[in-house]
Amino acid sequence: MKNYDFKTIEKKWQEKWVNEHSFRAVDFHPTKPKYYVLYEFFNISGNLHMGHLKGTVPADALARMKRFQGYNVLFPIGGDSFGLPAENAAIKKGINPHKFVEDGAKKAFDQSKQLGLSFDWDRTFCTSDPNYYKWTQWIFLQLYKHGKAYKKEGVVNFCPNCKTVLSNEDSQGGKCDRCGGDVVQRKRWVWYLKMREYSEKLLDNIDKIDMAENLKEAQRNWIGKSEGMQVGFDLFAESGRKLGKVNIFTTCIETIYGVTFVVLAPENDLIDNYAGEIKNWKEIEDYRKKTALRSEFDRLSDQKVKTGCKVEGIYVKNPVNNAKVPLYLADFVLAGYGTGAVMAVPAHDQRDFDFAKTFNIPVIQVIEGDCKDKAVEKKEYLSANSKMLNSAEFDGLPVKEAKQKIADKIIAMGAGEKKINYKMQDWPFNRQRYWGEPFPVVFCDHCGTVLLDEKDLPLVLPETDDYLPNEDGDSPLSKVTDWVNCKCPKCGRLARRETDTMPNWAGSSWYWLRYIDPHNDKALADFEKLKYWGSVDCYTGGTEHITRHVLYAFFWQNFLYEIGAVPTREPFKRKMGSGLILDDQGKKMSKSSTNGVSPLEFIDKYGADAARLHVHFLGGYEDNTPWTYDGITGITSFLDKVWALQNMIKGDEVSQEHRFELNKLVKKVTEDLEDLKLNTSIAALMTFIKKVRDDKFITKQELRAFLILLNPMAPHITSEIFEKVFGTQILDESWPKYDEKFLVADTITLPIQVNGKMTKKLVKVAKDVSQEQLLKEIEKQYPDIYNSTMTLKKVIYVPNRIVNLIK
RNA sequence: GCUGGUGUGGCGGAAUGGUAGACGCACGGGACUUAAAAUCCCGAGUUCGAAAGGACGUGUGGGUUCAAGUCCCACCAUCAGCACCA
Repeated sequence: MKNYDFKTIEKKWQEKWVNEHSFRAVDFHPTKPKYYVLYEFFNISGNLHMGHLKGTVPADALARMKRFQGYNVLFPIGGDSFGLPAENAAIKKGINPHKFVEDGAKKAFDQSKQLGLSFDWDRTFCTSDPNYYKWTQWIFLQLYKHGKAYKKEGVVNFCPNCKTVLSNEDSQGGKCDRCGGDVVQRKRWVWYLKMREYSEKLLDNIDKIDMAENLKEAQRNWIGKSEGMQVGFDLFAESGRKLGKVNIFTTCIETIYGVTFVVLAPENDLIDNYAGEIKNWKEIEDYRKKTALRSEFDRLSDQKVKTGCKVEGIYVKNPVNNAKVPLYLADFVLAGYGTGAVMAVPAHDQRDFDFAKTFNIPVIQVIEGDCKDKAVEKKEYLSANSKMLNSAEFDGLPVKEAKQKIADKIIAMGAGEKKINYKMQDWPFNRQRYWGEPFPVVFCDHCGTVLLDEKDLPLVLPETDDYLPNEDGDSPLSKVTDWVNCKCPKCGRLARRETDTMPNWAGSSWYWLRYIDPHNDKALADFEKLKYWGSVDCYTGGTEHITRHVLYAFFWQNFLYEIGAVPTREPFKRKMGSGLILDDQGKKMSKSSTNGVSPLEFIDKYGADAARLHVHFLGGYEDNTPWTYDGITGITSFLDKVWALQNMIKGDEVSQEHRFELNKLVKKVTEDLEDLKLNTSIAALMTFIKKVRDDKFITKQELRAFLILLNPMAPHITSEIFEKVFGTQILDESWPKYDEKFLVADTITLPIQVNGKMTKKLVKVAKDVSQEQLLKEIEKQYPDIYNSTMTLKKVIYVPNRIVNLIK
């Protein structure tokens, strides 16, 4: 027998799989049930990295197992290509982004083939393909037509370096997700998608999906649902003339008698109508200018130092007691959350307390506790259920009861109502960039905002060689004047196209639907096919997109469902978040890591099967695992032993000696692969091979089962051995089954406990032995532990597991 | 600060409430070899003991149970997400 020559063998099978379209999914398969496995598509950049080896292989293993189990499996791949890498290559090296994407996608797909990934190669596409983004644009048209897209001047996160608008999701921590620079707040005309309307539906999606709790929490946290009250504080001129109303949002209505000031976000334009009444308008304008220039990062980092500006000349009244309350602007109040205005209760909110100290505002305590040096906050007084003070008729009531009663009173007065707020904002949906989907929208002086007709899609991105935004931060498309200037689709007069493009998240917000019918030019996908394939059964990929991509995906699928474009509301039934490969610093492995290793280098050295097994033997799918080549010899020697099984065949049917071990193995691998636990599957396969080698033989049927069980993880070597031994193709086989009655060995070595303590004594008995028989056996072997002259208080006997003698 | 996760040998990591440390690496001993590599066999939680055997062991302290790494309570450490969200 020749040694296992992975280079030749792996290449042979990879070519065969591609040439024969071995993993093509069949629409409307007459007999097989469907199973849809999805791996997050590749961000088209450079070579695949270790993260891909970690992320893709378990999905591939699941897909391969499901095929053996008789499912019609859809396991597709594509490219997220309207991204930063292509754009940067264009800007920095003058590479045409189309060319960059074409090369990058080819590279990613070729490298996937070298890993032996069983993707359906007939369904690939990239988000920058016009035939794909035609439908991304189509979805935008639907969003607009259904009132879910609107353009307005808003205060947005803006990156001065990238000269573009960012969503909250893209500017977490006040840093630009694209370049890492500081984000500032700027007023701009922005396309928004009404994602906030979908908050409850998204929360519902989160409840239904099968996903790790920490990821669900991250998403819920992001949506940030909070229940409280909205209360109106009437606004007066110094003369006492009523001007209007300031609505505030609070979750602590019980503290309303302690309000000593009200604060508006600097961007809140409510008071602009009363500029004439305000005595320090100039000061207010200065303050507004100052805060606008402060970066988001500054605002977050100086949380202790409160800045603000009193509004002189007008005041508000507390509805519960008509107390006169001064009004301030301060940037600790966010324009985008709630009403952009808060009632401040320094005694019971630390931020208000800090602000009150800085501006010498009085403090009124309304709940028991010591608030001399700090506020007594909600958490503290609610857990103690403290009593009310200085709150008129509510004095002396426990705070929980008072909360309810004060709310009732305010509602009865008509001064306020119960209200639910969400942190999640509408999605700012435009970027001032070249490399993205153009909006199918023109602006006409006569007709206003006009949509392109669906039959005129795709609106193709024009060619240019100037990929930079201009100084005002307008998109590079604005410089392509013969594209910008167009005819209004409605009146035919001269009009201008929208020159911003969609964010790179647009294309990834519906791509799993397109795999179902990637070449359809009549619809985003055929409705019957969508019905057939349904929701993705298992979606794998990184966890870094959990508050962006996955929430956007929920949003779009919900919308498409509501307009009847797709048959299901839930895009994914189950989401598994791939852990990271860590470098020697304990950080995510990257090319700059001191021990950064590329999967190609690994494959070249040890082969794809070894690479697949090694990375997944290091740890579970959702765990971060430190990278090391240590232990690779364990994997290569395992594969050598697998190869050597060909020479150990003796007999045909499953042998008496291996029946129990094999049944156990089938159960273990079947269950573990379903959970993407490749590490324990591999361990079980190693244990079995040890047994076989001890016994120096394996039967044909045992080998058949073993190869099929290993195939999802090491597809090349198993395909080769199978073909050599059986003369047929392993892919035509079906998954081995186990029999419950063989899951317990015929002879059990039972541990004995005395009074709940392990004795380290073991007794050999037949499977399912009776308690009576067992005690006789113990007496025979260990008369000092038990003999019939002893009286036992109790015997706890768990058949085939343990016996505990209580003396 | 809030929320969620995780704490097990020298290392990566296993354990439906039932023999803790599977499987693998590294390590020690042996076989083969002129030698090395490769391969194969054996050993191995810590500790006392020549051995038989004993004691102690899953971050810490309590609890539930015949039995706890696993369940409950409190605390500590660590990782991650969010964070002036009213």
